[in-house]
Amino acid sequence: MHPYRTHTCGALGKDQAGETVRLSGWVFRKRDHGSLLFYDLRDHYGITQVVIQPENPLFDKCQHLKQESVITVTGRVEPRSPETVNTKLATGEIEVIAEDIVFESVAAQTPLYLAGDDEGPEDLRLTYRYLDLRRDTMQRNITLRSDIIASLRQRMTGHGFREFQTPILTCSSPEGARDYLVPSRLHPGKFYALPQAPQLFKQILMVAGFDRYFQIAPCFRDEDARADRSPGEFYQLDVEMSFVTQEDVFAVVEDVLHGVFCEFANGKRVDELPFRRIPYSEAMVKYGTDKPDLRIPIELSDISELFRTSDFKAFSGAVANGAVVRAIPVKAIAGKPRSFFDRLVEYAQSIGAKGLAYLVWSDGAVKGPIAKFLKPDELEVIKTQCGVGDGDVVFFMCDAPDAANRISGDIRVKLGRDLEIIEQDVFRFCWVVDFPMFERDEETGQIQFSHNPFSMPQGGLEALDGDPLAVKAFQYDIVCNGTELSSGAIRNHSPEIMLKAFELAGYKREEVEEKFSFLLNAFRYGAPPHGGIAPGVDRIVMLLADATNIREVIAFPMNQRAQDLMMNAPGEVSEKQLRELHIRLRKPVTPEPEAT
RNA sequence: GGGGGCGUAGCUCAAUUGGUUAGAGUCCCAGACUGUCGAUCUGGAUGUCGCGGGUUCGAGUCCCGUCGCUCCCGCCA
Repeated sequence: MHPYRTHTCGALGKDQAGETVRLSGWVFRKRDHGSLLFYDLRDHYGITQVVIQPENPLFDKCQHLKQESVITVTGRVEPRSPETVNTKLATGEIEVIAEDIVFESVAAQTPLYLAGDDEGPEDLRLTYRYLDLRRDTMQRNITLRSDIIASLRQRMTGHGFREFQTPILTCSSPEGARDYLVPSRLHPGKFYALPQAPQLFKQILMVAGFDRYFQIAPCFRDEDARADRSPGEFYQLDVEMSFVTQEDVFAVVEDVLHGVFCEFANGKRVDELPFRRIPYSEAMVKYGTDKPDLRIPIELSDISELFRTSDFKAFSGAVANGAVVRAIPVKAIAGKPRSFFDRLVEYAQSIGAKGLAYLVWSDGAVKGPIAKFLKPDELEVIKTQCGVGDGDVVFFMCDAPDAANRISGDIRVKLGRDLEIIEQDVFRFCWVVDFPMFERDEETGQIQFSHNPFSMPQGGLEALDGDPLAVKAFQYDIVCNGTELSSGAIRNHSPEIMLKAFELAGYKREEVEEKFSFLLNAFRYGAPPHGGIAPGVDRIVMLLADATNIREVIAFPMNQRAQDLMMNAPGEVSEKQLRELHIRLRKPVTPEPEAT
């Protein structure tokens, strides 16, 4: 017999009744009846009830054994009597009567209690991650992650892609996020950087003629965390293709993502293919954001022109000064109490709105604070444009375009949540396309890249001769349920167009030639038109695991302050190590207490 | 860098308007119990109220500072 197990803890049933088996696992729950002792023995695969009878010489020791100890049990599989069958357990029709028990690893009192619902404080969970990961939900999340990644790989190779490795030690890139730096021992004063993404390497692989690249790629960015953004490192399904249009990229990514979401949706619905395409400018008006949650059945619209000529001076004056008005129509809430509207106005103000007007269609009349300023035909236009009728409400907010979008988008999401009208059990996807190539910096007034400087401007070189702010890029995002899964682009493979684009963003020719010399050079020896995308693996797993926090789908995440509480990273290093790296520390000076 | 929330027993949380010896569940310990399955019953132990200062006759509660965690803004080409 195998020294540890003949079966796993999820494997036994009536078929094995009468057999002598061996199981190994953790002591999960104990039920001590004084003269009869039950263990729930747990391993990765399941739970089996072990019965320890008073005749067993190890009975006393088993009574006092701590939960989470690891034991090996040898015993006979007994069918349970009908009244003692546990239908909640896959192995609930049988139990194992312990004959011999080996105490492989006796556990001390655990700082986390694993047999209950409480997860405990997150810093304890992260410090004792090996305990926390034993929980069923964490086992499921982490195995789901593994299964999703395996499926992604299979689907990508099925589309003719090959997986490549690219360097982890590379050099700092002048654009983008803050880098993680690694000092060089052989080159005093010089540093490697961890890649923020394998962006340039994958483009070089296209120049090298490999045609279709993918990688489950680790990416490192030294930026602050969010609930859906782990500090330090994260993984992307990094994809690049040669001789493709935007639609070719979409076709592959749609097939892979749709496939993987259907495979792991666990009963939830997934949008049919093809996914909706929404131009950036339309998304900003209809949803107030470039990552719309399409599960919320509210569509905003621009109603500035109507208010420009209206008698409502607060709005018409603002519109004359460049402000816009957004209408937020909501079905069937005319009957909500006054307090509902007051609270929403309060919320709007708390996120920076100057106010929030509204009209209520009720009992054939139009009511609300601004109704008296609007003529009947104006009300009719609003009613038609917003598609509302009796019982419905339209909110209005007026501000500069950026603020109006942001605030009305936030209100849309808040209404969705508060009214509980967000569709459940569905994954709603869309592509957001036609991002602007450039934007104006609010403070300096400078033209700058709004997203990726290496994207191809639509219209090519000619388009760059006109108004830069009117230039769109072959730049796209894929969004699921309000989560941005990925950005991608058709790349700019022409040195001439690239130099021109950078020039518009205020970079001198020589500067660009110097910073990106290898890329420009590569493009000067025959570069295929190419493009790609890089969906975030952690976020895909998060959506499919129905997790609200990205740390729930990462085995060993760092906390919000970018510390690994289990490993104690980042940690100090010895003076010898520093000397080898030619580094002298320059710690922040702690202010001395003031003399009195 | 900025803003919000939280911080009371190992864990989850309570403590009235500032007022007696800071409570409950759970965990833990001891005892009882041969059919439980988050076993049950009885008893017991457990506190730097995050830390420092201030106001007050009196502070877990109010004020100031600080630390930690978390969510958000900035940031994330």
